[in-house]
Amino acid sequence: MSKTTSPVRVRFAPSPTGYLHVGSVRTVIFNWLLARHTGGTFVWRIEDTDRERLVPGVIETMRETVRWLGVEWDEGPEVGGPYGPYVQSERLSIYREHADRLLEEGRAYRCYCSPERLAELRAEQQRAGLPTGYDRRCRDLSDAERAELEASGTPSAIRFRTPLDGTTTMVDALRGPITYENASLDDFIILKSDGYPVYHFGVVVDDYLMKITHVLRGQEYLSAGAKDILLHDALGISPPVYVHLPLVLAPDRSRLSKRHGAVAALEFRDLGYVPEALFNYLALLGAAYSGDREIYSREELIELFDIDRLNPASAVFDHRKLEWMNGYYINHALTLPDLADRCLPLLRDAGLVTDETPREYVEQVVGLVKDRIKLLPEVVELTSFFFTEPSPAPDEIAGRRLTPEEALPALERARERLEAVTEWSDEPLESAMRSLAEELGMKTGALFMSLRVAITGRTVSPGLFETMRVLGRDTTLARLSRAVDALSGVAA
RNA sequence: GCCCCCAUAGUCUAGCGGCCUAGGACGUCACCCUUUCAAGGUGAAGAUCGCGGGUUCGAAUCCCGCUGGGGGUACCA
Repeated sequence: MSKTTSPVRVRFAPSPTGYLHVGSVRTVIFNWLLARHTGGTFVWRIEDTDRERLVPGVIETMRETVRWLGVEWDEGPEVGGPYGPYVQSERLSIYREHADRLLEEGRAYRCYCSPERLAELRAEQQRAGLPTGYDRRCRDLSDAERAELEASGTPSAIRFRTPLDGTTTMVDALRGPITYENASLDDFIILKSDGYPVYHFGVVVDDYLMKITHVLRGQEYLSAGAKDILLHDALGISPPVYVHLPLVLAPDRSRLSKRHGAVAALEFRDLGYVPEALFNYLALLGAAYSGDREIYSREELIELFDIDRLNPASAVFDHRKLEWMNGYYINHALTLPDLADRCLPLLRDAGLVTDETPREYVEQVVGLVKDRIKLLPEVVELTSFFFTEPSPAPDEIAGRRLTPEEALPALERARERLEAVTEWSDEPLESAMRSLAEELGMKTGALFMSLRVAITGRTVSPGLFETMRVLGRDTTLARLSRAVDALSGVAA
């Protein structure tokens, strides 16, 4: 397979019927990467031709989704462009015009069959175990019959006059030529009775008019690919390069859906995934760029992406790997100020941080826990003791290795020693406590654990001494005093 | 049922006729580091390249069949 070098015009054309699924987002990403890779154009088009399934407001949500991922379209709603309008419901006259032409040329015909008849027909075919499809009742109506139906005001749709025999071949860039028997196709509707185009027709007309060179779309369109080719032939135009992207599957190999957990891209944002990680993960799902690496910056992805890097097989969406990657971005890829910016709203909502909290302090705190954050919201639980006073129970302070009677004098001594430390930084703090443990004849682990619980209220925390350092001398000593008080209440 | 696509470890993949005693990553396990948990480091287990036939001096790589999985079969996209 060859490299794509000249500037492409690609598009993503969602139907405003719901949220953007991660599989759709991956399609967006591949299209966008190809556009950027070749210095081409990424077009956004709204395919709102099914008025019954329209969901108000979702166009805005979709835009929010792709912007969150750092993707912008070059042409489309709002930004405009030379081939607008970019909303199909605003292009009805265009479809009508093309449909009329096919009608005149005998490549299409009016069908007066009612939806009820069609449903009945399908039911019968299914009952008889026959392939379903239109029986072409209106294909060869006489002029008189047609005139009569028109006069009676019977609504009509426009159907494509599919060749009865022969074959049609679509070339898919990942799979090569795919040949379909025309006989297995029926006379599909291109323009509904309400004047709106049906998918394949709208797409072919718009992609042509918008000068789309490459169509990267979901595999679900592959089996009906012959319709696109037939339509191009009838309209006397050349098809674009087709790339049918494999589906995103759930772990049980079924189509990924709500019942498998998060599927809407924005849900991942709300769960605490960073867009860089989701982008990276999705760009790698069903594709590979060098085979020996998983983490790629957006720039590298643009540089390395090409159609021949895509795998034609469906891929299972692995939450665990995404989570690993998210943790990697949080711990290694984002700068500390950046990470702090993303944690701040969460800490604020949790009531841990206010406008008075020094930015510097928040950054230091986040810096101590970032290597164990997998999902952003975890920062709250991980750092709460930096912002609120813990009050561990005496036996928690003593821990599993000490009794309160043993812990009390140890912590009293520890407090004295720490108070005497002149330079409040990691090394002096650590050596002071290590020598204390030795003097007391205690295991460092036992002493450190008591200190940890006394100071953080937890048995799990960042390194003890860096925690003390960031907490500061006063807070650390105050917490130790409280712990000593708590212990003496029991040990006395 | 009919039509279409796909097929390398549990998962994502490298591989495009000899470099493969099949490489990387997630996950799993072990060890190291170590004050806890992570992170990090090292290593291990895990794939008769779905199965069966060909083609070829030689096949994970090409062809055919089978099986399995997925998709489509609407006046939905």
